[in-house]
Amino acid sequence: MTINKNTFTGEYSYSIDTKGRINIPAKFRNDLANDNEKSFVITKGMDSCVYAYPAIVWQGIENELKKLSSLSNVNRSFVRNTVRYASMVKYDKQGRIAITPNLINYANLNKEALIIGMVNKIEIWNPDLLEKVDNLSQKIDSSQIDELANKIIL
Amino acid sequence: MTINKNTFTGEYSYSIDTKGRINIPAKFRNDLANDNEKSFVITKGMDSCVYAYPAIVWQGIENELKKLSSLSNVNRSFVRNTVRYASMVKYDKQGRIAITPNLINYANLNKEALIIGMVNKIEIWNPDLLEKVDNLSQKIDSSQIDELANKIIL
DNA sequence: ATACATTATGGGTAGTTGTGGGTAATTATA
DNA sequence: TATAATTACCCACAACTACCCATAATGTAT
Repeated sequence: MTINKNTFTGEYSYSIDTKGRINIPAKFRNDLANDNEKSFVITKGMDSCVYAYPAIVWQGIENELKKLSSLSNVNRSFVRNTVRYASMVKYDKQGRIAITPNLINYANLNKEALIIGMVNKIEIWNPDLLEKVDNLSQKIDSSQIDELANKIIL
Repeated sequence: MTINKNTFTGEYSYSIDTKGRINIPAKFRNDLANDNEKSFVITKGMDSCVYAYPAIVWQGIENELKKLSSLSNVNRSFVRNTVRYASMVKYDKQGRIAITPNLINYANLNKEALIIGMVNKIEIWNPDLLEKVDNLSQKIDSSQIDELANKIIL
C-alpha cells in the first residue's frame, strides 16, 4: 500500500506563538508530497477558518479559476475573494508556517488553534468558533448529512 | 479454501496499557490483507466506540470524500465530521496499535477493552458501555428484523 | 511430557516533535 | 542614508513517540 499523498486526516491542537507561527503536524508534513517543496498556500476558508492547500494542489485551483469568465459579476467577486488573501508559505526547520495577520484576524485566531485534516486540504480553527459552527450545521443539515453517509461510508 | 481478507469476526478481550496501546488479535492481523502494510485507520464509531478500518478500505472512503465540493455547506461539515478523528496507525512488532487520546476519551476506554470483528471493520469497546448499548438495542421490534431479512439471507 | 513457537503485556531508550526565544538579514520608513 | 520594523534562519530544551527488548502465558508439534 502506498499511502495517499497530499491527503490529510485527524485533528491536532497546537499553539500559535507571538510571531504568528504554528506547527504543521508531523503527520501532515509526511503526507505532503515532495514536489510541494514544503510549501502550502494559505488563504481564507469558506467558514471562519484558514485553509492550507499543498502548493501544487493550489496551482490546480488557480487553473480552475482561470476558466471562470470575468464577465460575470459573481465570478469576479468569487475569484477576488478566493485569491485575495492567498499566500504561499514554506514551513521552517521546526515544521512551522507563519500565518499572515490578515488571516489570523479573519479566523479569529488566538493562542490556541485546532488543525484539522480535510482530505485534500487543511483547516486552522479557533476552537471556540469551530464548536459553534459545528453545532449549528449539525442541527440544520442532519438529514442531508445522513444521506451522504449512506452513500459513502460502509 | 482461501479465507476472505479484510473480513473480521469474533470477540476478544484485551487490555490497554498506560501508553494507550492495545493489541490487535492475532487472528485479525492474519485476516488483514498484505497491501494494508499492517495499518488500520481508527476513528470515531457511530456508537460510543472506536472503529478500525483496514487502511486501503479507508482510502476508498477518502477518495469518495475528495469528490465532494467544498462549496457546499453540508459537504464541508460532513467531511469534517468524518475525517476529524481519523488517523492511520500501524501495529508494532508486538501487534499493537496506539489509540489517540481523543478516541480513548470518546469511547470511554479504560484498561479493559473488547475488540469485536464487524465484518469489514473492527470495533473497540468499553465492555460496560457495550453491555448498556446492547441491552437497549435488544428492544428492536420484530418488524425491523423482518425488514432486514428481506435484504440479507443468513 | 517436553521443547519450541507464538501471543499478550510491560517497560526502557534514542530519536523526533512541539515550543520558545535569539540573531542576522531584509525590508520598510523617516 | 540612517533607523526602525519585519522576516528568515538558527539554537535550545522539554515532552512525547517509535522502536526495541524482556517476560510470562498460551498454544503447537514431536
